[in-house]
Amino acid sequence: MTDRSSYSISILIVCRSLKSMFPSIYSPKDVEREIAEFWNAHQIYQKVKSRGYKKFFFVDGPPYTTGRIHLGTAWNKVIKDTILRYKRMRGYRVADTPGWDMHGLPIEVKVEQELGFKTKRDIESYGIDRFVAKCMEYALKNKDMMTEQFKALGVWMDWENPYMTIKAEYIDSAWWTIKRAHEQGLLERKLRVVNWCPRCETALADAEVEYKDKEDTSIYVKFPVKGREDTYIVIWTTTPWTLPANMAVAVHPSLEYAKFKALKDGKIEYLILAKDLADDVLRKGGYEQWEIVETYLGEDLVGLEYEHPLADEVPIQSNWKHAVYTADFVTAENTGCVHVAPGHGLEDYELGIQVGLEVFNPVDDRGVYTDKAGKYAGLHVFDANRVIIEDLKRKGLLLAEEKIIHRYGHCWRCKTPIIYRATEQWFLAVSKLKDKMLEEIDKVRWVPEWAGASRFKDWVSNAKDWCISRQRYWGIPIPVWICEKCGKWKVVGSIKEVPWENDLDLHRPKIDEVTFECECGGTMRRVKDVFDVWFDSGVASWGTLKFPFEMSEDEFRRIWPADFITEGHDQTRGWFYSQLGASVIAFGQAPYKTVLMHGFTLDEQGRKMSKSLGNVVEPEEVVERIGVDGFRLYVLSSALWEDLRFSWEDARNVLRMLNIYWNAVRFAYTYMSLDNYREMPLSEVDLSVEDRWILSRLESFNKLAVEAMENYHLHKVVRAFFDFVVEDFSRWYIQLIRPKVWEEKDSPAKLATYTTILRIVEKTAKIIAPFAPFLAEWIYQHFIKEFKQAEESIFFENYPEPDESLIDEELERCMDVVREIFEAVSNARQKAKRKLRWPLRKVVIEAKDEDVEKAVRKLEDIIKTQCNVKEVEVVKEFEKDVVVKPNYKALGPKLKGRIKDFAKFVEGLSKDEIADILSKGEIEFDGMKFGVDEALIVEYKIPEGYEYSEFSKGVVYVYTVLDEELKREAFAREVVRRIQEMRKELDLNVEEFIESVVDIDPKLVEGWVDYIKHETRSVKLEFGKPREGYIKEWDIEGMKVEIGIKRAES
RNA sequence: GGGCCCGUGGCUCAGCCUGGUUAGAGCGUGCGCCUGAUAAGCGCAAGGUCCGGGGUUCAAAUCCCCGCGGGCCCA
Repeated sequence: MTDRSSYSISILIVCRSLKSMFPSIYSPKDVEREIAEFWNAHQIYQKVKSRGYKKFFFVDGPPYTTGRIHLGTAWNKVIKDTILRYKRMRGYRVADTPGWDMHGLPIEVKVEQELGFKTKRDIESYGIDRFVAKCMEYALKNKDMMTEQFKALGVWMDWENPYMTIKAEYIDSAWWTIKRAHEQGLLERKLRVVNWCPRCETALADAEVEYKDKEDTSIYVKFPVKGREDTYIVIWTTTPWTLPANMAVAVHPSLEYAKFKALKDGKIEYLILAKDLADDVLRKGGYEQWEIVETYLGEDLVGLEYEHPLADEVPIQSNWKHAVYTADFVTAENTGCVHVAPGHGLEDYELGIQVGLEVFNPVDDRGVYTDKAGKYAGLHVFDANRVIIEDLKRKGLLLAEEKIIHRYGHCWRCKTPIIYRATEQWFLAVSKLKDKMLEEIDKVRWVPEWAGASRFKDWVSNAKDWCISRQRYWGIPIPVWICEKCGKWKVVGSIKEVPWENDLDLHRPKIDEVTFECECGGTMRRVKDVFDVWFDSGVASWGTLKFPFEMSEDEFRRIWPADFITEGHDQTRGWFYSQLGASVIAFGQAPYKTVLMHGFTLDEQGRKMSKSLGNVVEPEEVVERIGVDGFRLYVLSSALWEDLRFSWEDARNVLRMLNIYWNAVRFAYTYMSLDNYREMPLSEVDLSVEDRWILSRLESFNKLAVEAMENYHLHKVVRAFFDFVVEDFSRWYIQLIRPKVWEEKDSPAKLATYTTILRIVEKTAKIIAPFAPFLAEWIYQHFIKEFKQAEESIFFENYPEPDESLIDEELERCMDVVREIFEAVSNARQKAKRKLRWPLRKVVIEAKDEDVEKAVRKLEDIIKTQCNVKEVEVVKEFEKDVVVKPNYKALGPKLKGRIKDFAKFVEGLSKDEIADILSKGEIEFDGMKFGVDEALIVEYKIPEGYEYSEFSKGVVYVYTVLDEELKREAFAREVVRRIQEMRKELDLNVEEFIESVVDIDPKLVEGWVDYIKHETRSVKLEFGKPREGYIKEWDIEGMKVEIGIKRAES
């Protein structure tokens, strides 16, 4: 048998030499740098990529290449990477092509800013070719920068071969899709009212409109009724600039209207408006009094003609007749009479088409009135508001005006308020596909479920035809050529049909030079428009496969649709939608099988992160402080579909917990490597009860992890991991097995422990590997490989499957009880001021539950050592002293004078008699019976010397009296601790021997001298006043004690 | 006006789907402990009308309804 003290020297020497191999402090930076280099040098990603035998088709939602990534983008890619790594470890061959969204207004606007441009005219005089080349350059530059950022987050995707929306083969996919739409009659060109950005001078899709509060002037206007003096229809609008295009007034057919006789400034007017809304409106108009002259239903007003209020200013208006129509969209708000301008409103347009109104739009691309607007020609519509209001006022047609704040649409890129304009645009007839789309949504698995079932369905049910044309430059050109002579269309479904040499050739303006000859002999020219950029990403699931440009239909059908996609909840109306629409057109089915919807990143107060608020947190900043693994675990630790409120405190806490993991593994490493441990099968070692317990916990954790992963509940894995590592492994198991690692070399118990630990470290590392790849790989390389045959990389391993035969729920429950007992004992000790260092005689556990007895029987030794008590006892009922007193208040009035006798009787009761009375619940006295509650006040008294504390399944009673024997042991421990503290202060090497002098009466530690010498590595221990070496005075439990130590002479 | 989500100690969040003994963590605060994982670690305590109000039920943080507050999306 090896002597521990000599053995410990060798340990310490070895420890020092191991320092470089397993540093004492977890430094994420060092770990991550080392592992990144290892992966690079050994081409681990490339090797992992070629493994796997089951297909997993993931499609990356392409980020815009407009700048550096932010917290949300980082979170998004980390989620993806974690899922992909997991799937790889499950044997899947994963499609991991990253995507880049490189077209569209986002980039045009940025480049315009760089070049200092304000309007489209600037671009055209600069030259479309140069502008487009700039856009491409900008997009590529950002793509490269963002790629580096993603790589730094440990994201394993095929960065060398991404899909890019600007590439020829990708454009091919888009063109092919449009051709499919055309073949099914779903591609339409029509005059429609669209969202229009007057700055970008282009149509916008609904998805590109951002709503935010805006202050506007709302006005009540009197439209003169034709042929009747002083009679008016009253309308309300927030967009005075649309009045020049007014064509009609709409009322609700079944709403009640009335003609009011109203007096103002001594003048009488007749006003027609909704009956119940009139009071409010007329008051605003400053009328002194009014009364109803006549009432009608809305439908009665149909056909009533009026004069256009600005007929003088806009002469063309006198060409048309203006009248009242009914419409269901009218609500009982404002005046109940709605001004209708078919050229400037969606519903207005529809009504106009229905009843045959002129779709009059006197506003050009820039938002400036054309000559048709008469007096207003050349004015910008937003500037015209004021002028028009003044004109109405002058003409006496303005009834009232007020400021309101309402939600108004703005261009998503340049934030300019949008206007509605009737223009010719290209549409995909989504409205015809709505039912099919809703049907397909049901077939998709949504995480969380409500993402699809509720939120997405709501959006799709409200969807209108998708306007896919943009009057811009940087985008996929719409592949439609129209004959100048006969108007025939040619929809080109493949880039192979046009000449091109490079990607730029397929963009404007080069592509505009391509013409075809029509059957009629005329020349076919391309429409100038480019695609809505949402259409680009809509075709991603086949664009990424280069279908149909490179991939055959057979192969495509084997892979497609996507097994999995994930994006933020803003993509409900974005990418989830554009993909579904494009895919139902192209293939009649949804392009994805599972969709995981995640949240937004917000600051700690739940606000959006924005530069103006100054609350932006950069991913790099977080990584700098807590490492990549820490960052990943932090963002993956809260429910994915909820918004993530970033908190530095929580982020740092993740690092703290990783550090506990590190320390625990390092602790094991020190001893296991010293003992040259090599892996042994579990079946060949003699597992102790704590080994069996932690293994059971490990397998339970493993089971939970796999279930959670399959449900994409990543946060549950992270939480369970920390819970297991911190609570079970570090705080409990390692405490329990500490003494064992000091046993002699081949102690079977120690081997069992090592075998257990190896299994724990291996499984935890593998389970967490997709989340914290660097740390997991590091532990694999430095720990696992040290003790067993292993693969080149942890990512060549399979994700661990739980071994349920090792799960022992009863044992887990018992250990829970023991931990509770330990806590309760600690609590009682604290109350009694008995620190853990002091041994106590016994603890009595009063059990309310049979589990407690079971637990104590099984795990008694653990309780004894951890609680530092000599004896553990379980009882059904702890024997308390019961004290009963007469209840004078209740019995006094009944017994009157005899109460004194009763008191004597009670006083004279023996313990047994009291117990008997209490169990019966009644007391007999002098022939009378009373209930115990009535007659007695019962008090329990814990016997002298005990302190108690409750836990969920009982109460612990700790006997806190220290007898002489315990005191000597306690005192010895106190001395040891002081000497060790002094050794540290002297900066002694831990293996060095010392000589000690302690100024106490040796009787205080009688029987413990050898113990003190052994623990403090003292070759000599004397009692008396120390004279040389390092001397320090201590206070041990109120006693002044001088201790002196010095190096032993060798 | 409509849809969806959220509302749990000072702060950040679990738990809710599948109702069940005393609602859990972490941070922060206070008081201690440990000292052969140690520029770490651990324990205990205080602190909660589970947004409010109804309902279902033997039993509601949990299920249902009505409000209130916040967010996102739409009109």
